[in-house]
Amino acid sequence: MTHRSFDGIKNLLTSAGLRPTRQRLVIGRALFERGNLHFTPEDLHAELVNEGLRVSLSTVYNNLHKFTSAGLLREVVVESGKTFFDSNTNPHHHFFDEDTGSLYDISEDEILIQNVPAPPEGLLISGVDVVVRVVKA
Amino acid sequence: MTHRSFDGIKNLLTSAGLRPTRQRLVIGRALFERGNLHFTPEDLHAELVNEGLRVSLSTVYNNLHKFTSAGLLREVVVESGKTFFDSNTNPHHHFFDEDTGSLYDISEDEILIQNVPAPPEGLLISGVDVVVRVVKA
DNA sequence: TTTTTATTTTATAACGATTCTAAAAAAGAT
DNA sequence: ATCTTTTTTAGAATCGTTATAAAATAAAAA
Repeated sequence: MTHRSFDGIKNLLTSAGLRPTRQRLVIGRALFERGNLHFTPEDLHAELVNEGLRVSLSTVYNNLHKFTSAGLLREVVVESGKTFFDSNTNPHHHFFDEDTGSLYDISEDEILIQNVPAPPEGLLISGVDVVVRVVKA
Repeated sequence: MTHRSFDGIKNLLTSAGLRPTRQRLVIGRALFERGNLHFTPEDLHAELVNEGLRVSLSTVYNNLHKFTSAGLLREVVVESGKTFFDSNTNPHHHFFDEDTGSLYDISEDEILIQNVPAPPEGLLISGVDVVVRVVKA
């Protein structure tokens, strides 16, 4: 999964039904050629610009959402007012450092969740998110 | 807990170290004289104004945060871009209806969470939030 | 190729939620 | 009552995000 080649990214996009534009390749490489990443759109944009790669903030936003719809990314809600994305789409959970805003993965089998009650009438469970909030000791 | 008298609200505020101003009493009554409530600041403000009670939106924001610091309220993060508060401060979890934005309580003993791993070095767990996302069946 | 059509990117404006500001009002203390 | 501190308020400012509509690019057709 991690450390895909450039062509790998191109294929990834194409098979997700996304045209492999220059900007999408740039974003895709930043996300999938490294390890699992947690980031905000602004973080990512700043990083790309910093590396001299030209992409607008709008394009970053647009494509993070497209990547998400395509199942290549996942959104993580830990703080209101800021959107985090996670390049690990496998089911798993998170530690969230309230002081720094950092996220750390907790693999799904590390934590045990049982007896999730049946949802209210007419509703269906679409996901279970666990956020373990942590602060400086 | 629920259905406190007006004097009860006054005491609640006073013992939390908050001056029982007219606005705080109005907010306090709205939150603690009814059952457990999930709401956004804008929701609450609209409701109060609708009942003919005069409070500014700023004051609602200010006081929801003061109530939260004082331990009378709890913030629930389920969606980025909107803050939800919960008048139930006992540890418990939530169903979140992604279509309507409604929250439903899941009592702490209904759901079972085990094997929460130790947090990263130097950090301390401050809370564990479980959000069960639901959609129309 | 060149042309045509559809999609994407971009700068910029607009937006909604929230926080800030600083002046007026209210609360509590003297 | 008077003074001091806290609170409220309207309005401006800010932040993250989304919308707009024109220019650029990509893919398809000729």
